[in-house]
Amino acid sequence: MSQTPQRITPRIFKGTRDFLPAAMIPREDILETIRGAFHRYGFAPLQTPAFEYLEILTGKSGGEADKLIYNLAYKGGDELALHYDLTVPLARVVAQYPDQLPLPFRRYQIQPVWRADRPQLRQGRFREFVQCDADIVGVDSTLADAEIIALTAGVLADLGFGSDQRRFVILVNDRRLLSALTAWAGLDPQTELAKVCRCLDKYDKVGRDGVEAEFDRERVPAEAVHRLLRLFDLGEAAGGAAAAEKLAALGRYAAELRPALDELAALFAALEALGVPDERWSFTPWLARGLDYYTGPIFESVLPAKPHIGSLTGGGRYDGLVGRFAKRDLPATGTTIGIDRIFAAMEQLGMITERPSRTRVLVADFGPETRSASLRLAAELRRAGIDTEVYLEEAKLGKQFKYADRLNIPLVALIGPEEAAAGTVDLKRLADGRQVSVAAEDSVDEVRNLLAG
RNA sequence: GUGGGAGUAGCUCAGUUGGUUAGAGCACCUGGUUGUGGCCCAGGAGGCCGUGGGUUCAAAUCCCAUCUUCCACCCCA
Repeated sequence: MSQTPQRITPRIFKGTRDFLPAAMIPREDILETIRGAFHRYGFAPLQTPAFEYLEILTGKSGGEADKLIYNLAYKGGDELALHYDLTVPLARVVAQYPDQLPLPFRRYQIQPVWRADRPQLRQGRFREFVQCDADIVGVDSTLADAEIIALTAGVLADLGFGSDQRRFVILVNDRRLLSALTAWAGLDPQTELAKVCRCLDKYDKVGRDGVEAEFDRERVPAEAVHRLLRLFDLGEAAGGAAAAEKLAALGRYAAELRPALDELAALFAALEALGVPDERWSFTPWLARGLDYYTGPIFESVLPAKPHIGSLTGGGRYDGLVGRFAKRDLPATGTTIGIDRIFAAMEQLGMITERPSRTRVLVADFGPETRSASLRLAAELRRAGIDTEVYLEEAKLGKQFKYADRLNIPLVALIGPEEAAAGTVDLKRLADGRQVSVAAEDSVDEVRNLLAG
């Protein structure tokens, strides 16, 4: 071994992560659950490049998102960037292959995205993270929005979220309602909507007085603020009948809110018919969300017990986005399911069991004389669909057992000189120390038996 | 981008008013046990005390700078 004059410090860029097997295995399980839900709701897979032309990716939501895009150095004169989300690439794809994608197009997409903001681990916020998107393009019916919300509720329930500390709520609102409210308050939605959204959205954090102070700081006229704050008189958010009451109350405020309220009423009715339980969603009229390309219903899911994590999923209707790339505009709605947020939340709620290996059986090695018998056993177990690994060198049995123990491998199979001579296999279950000797031809059955017990 | 903490072994940390050779737990390796893991015992390896400068007879400890990192805000998944 030659001496290295200069060692390179092993490290990774802030906000990026390595997933070692113990964490990667539960992560894979979560992804599998999400993928299963996407399939069950009839979404088709899509993948797009990690980097694209910068001009495709920028300009979606004003300057805010653009600042967070990782630009790549000039390559042959082309300006490129890592994609910031999966929604813009979808809009491009829909515009680029109109003849190959029958509408309505339901697509899901699971890929990393990159954002140049400040990472915060505890909040599940990273510079590289994976988004699981489900979107429906080509339908402007609220039925599509309802499907997205039902899917979200289904995924979170499948992952084990539901009651007590694990309770989740999907907050639902509509940008058209916010716009109508802004107009009703005497402000011009064209110029003031973003500001109104920003202030209202803080309600859950700073309360009614905080929002009022925020409006004051933004120099919104007192008369307008008075009208806007009436939203909070409607009481705490809730789904089902409570949401319907809230719609009715808003309807009494002003007739110009009616169209938006009718849309929401249709959405809520669809949620009920799709079997989304009332306690899983909540009509939250002050929900605004940051991105300003939303044009209709908006939604995000949160864990009341873990407010610092922010939203686990978020989405809404964006009817103007495809039009950036195509002559013909297409309505679209969808959500992002943030697996990294979800993983962080599940970790903090004790829902993750680390697993360093998926192996079910370790076949020990006793040296050259019995090695082929051991390898034949491993091959047979594998043919039977049992995840099996062989120890790859002759070593003390203690060391081999310790290896199995460290990796949480439940069973060790032993074929030493005695077993080889007798044509048997010894199987030991580490959890309870039970060890049995079986004829070689019965080993698969006995392995299954021991793993089941 | 704005504000506040923290940097000592692979990880979590201790280290007294500056004072001999910088420690513990966990993890790792070896042995106790050449056919049996966890528990126990013995031993071993592993440190430019983040980096650079300053004060001092003497700095992990005091001062300055710098880098890194964590937390909160903004925004978001």
